[in-house]
Amino acid sequence: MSRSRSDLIAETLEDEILRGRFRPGTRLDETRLAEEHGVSRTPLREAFQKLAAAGLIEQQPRRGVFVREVGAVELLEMFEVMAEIEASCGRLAAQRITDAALADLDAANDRCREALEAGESDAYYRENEVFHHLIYEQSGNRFLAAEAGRLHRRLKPFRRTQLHLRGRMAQSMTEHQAIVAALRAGEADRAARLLREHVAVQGEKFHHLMAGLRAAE
Amino acid sequence: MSRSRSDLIAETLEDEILRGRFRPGTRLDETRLAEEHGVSRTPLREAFQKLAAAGLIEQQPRRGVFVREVGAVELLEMFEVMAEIEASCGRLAAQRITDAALADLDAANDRCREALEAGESDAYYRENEVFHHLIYEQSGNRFLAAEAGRLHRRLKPFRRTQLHLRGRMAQSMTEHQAIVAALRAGEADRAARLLREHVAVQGEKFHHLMAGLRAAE
DNA sequence: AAAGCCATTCTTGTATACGAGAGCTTGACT
DNA sequence: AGTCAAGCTCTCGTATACAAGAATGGCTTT
Repeated sequence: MSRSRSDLIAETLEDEILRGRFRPGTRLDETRLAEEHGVSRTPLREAFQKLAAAGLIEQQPRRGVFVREVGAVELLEMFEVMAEIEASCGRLAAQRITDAALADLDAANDRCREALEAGESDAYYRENEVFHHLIYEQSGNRFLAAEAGRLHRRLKPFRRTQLHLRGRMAQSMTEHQAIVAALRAGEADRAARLLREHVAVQGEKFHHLMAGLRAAE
Repeated sequence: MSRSRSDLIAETLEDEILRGRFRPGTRLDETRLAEEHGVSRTPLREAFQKLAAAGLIEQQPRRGVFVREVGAVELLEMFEVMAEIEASCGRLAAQRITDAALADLDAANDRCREALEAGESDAYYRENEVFHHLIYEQSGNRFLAAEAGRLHRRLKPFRRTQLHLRGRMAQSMTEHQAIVAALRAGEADRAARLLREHVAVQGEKFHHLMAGLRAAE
């Protein structure tokens, strides 16, 4: 499997969409983006196909492509699925995790604590990601890990907003420790439940955030 | 969301791949397929992008596209994920399912029994699908249901081969009934566990089948 | 006779040209 | 003055042309 030209364009575009350069609902101009990337419309349209398949854009025939608006309902659904998938990763990881990976999880958690005490929320966020990706991989199921990674990435922009909510980081830390304990003990059901709740909180926090925004309008 | 030309071609191709017209590893000739569908190479290449995103084909730059070979390991991983996703659907459905849907599940199960007694494995297979798709929908999470449907479809060709294994249909029937009972009682954990085991059996059966084939070589 | 190299040919990747449909603007009519 | 319609323009969808890379076959050499 190798990377072609349109793959690179698709990745760049995906990044730009997730990073917020293109607001949801805006139209992506083929011609403009083509000359921006120094190519013709053809490879750009191929990149569009990929983004459409990933659910990031919507192609309206004879109208153009638009950055997809993900409604609140769909977003909550995605958070719910994320919770379920992470729970599955935890369930499988509890049966398969290596000692080395357990040590890695501890280390990531330690770095989380350091970042928390230093008040560096960016570093915290980064180590938090490491923690979760480790669990994905330790599920011992590459297909599942890939699926988890994809959805995680998709939710990234929305998760970021609510990590700064009051007291969330400290609570998240203790949850991480409980999860590692369950994994170390090999208790599949408990690891799954803890992870499900840990991630579901993000969905709930997001829900509250949404409600607050709506009320403020 | 509307259907464009290349969407139709992609669907046709996907069907043909899953149905086995194109063996894994074979190269898909752009020019040949283009004139077969009465179009130029452009819309065909767009269809390829979609199939590649769905993981059905592999694009090797400057070499062409090939029907992906799904190895035994990846296949088992996919079955495992299917079991986890269905478990998730069951967990959520137990909390949200409607009485009407419970009745539909009973009805599907009855038709399963009839097919079983009549020895019509095709009809059994069809009603089995109805049963599972009902549970996907009753998760009350359209995103999850879509994901489940996609993977279900992907595994279809491989599931079909092992349904005919000795005694599987009868056992599957009783499992279905237990699942409906758990859903009706609103016991989320039990519904999840039963569905996980119910689907995991398919993976195991498939594993045995593979081992048997390998031994016979 | 076998192996390696070169050339030819086939196929992919990209650019471009052309047709068609959707939206917008302008003008006319009520 | 407002609204509706018709024509125009702009963009998308598709075909086609062209360039570059890969594979294959034949020829030469050891």
